[in-house]
Amino acid sequence: MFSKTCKYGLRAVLYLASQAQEDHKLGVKQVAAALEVPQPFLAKLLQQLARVQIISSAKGPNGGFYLSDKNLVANLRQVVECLDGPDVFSSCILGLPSCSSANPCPLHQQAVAYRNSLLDVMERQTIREVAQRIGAPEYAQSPLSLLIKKDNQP
Amino acid sequence: MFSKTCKYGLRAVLYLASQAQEDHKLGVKQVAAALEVPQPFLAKLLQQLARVQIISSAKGPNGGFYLSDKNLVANLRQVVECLDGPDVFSSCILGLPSCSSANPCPLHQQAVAYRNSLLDVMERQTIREVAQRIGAPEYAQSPLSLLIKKDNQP
DNA sequence: AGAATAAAAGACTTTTTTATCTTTTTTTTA
DNA sequence: TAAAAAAAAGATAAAAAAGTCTTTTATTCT
Repeated sequence: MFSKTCKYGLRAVLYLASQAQEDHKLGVKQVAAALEVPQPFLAKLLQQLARVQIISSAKGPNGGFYLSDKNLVANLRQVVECLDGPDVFSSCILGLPSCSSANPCPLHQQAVAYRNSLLDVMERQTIREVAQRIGAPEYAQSPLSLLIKKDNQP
Repeated sequence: MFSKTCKYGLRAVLYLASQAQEDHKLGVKQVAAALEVPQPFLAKLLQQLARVQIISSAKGPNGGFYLSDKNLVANLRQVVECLDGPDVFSSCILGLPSCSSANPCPLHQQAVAYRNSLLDVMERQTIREVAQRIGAPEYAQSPLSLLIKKDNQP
């Protein structure tokens, strides 16, 4: 589905959204440890996201990454498009470059429904909304929460 | 989404379903030329599909690949699972190994809807049904048809 | 039986993705 | 103002995916 880069990125963004603030930034090291993701790889990817201002960053002591209020009301589609390229949500399921609604492949019609579902997942809710669920009771045992707990309760 | 291998495989299967029969098998060379796909790469992939009997093949003169009646009533999900592995339709959208309905990631609930749409595309219709659409009027200009025409009208 | 045809199988190469390492720049604070 | 902290940037390495080439095996037809 998505590349590893993209999955790491989504997890990191959600982690930052739920754990960091402007006055409590998190370094790559901490995020990488919490999510069990290769640290230098994560660093590069967070820099990509920071460059286009999907997340925020600051250098120096007490520096690190976080999401500003503006960042929090954006959605996950942008994260995906930044890391996996802009075509993930529009390219033909059979990989045909000339496929379009005017010139459909035999799966085109049905693929539209699937694509809308995916867009729905990534676009309908803000990053803040998704991140808030991490702490909710029904998610208490969820993988992301577990990672967070591992980090907070040594 | 799917790997290139898988896209090539889906296109080849649909092409074979619409163009080949038991008494008119098609060689790798012909399929590769029609679909504009690297020939030796396609060969390996068709062999994978033939090994698990998703498609049929015969060696020797007048040999080649085709779909038997039994092959034609199967669906495209099997093609995908053969070429991209069995987890494409079930793995977590964030790549979390421990994610499940009992232990959901914050996107799990919504991801179920998207996954069902995808399964619907790949599973609800038989290969024959999908392949038949290639020749239908509303698909006359579709990419796969164009490729077929290119091959049949030199 | 022998020649030709085409898939099957396996080894190999290239490209892309994933991952790592090193140096530089910026910022903070003592 | 110097030291430390952390992101930014860039070069390098390993692994996986994509693509190619060569040899073997099975089948058909003359």
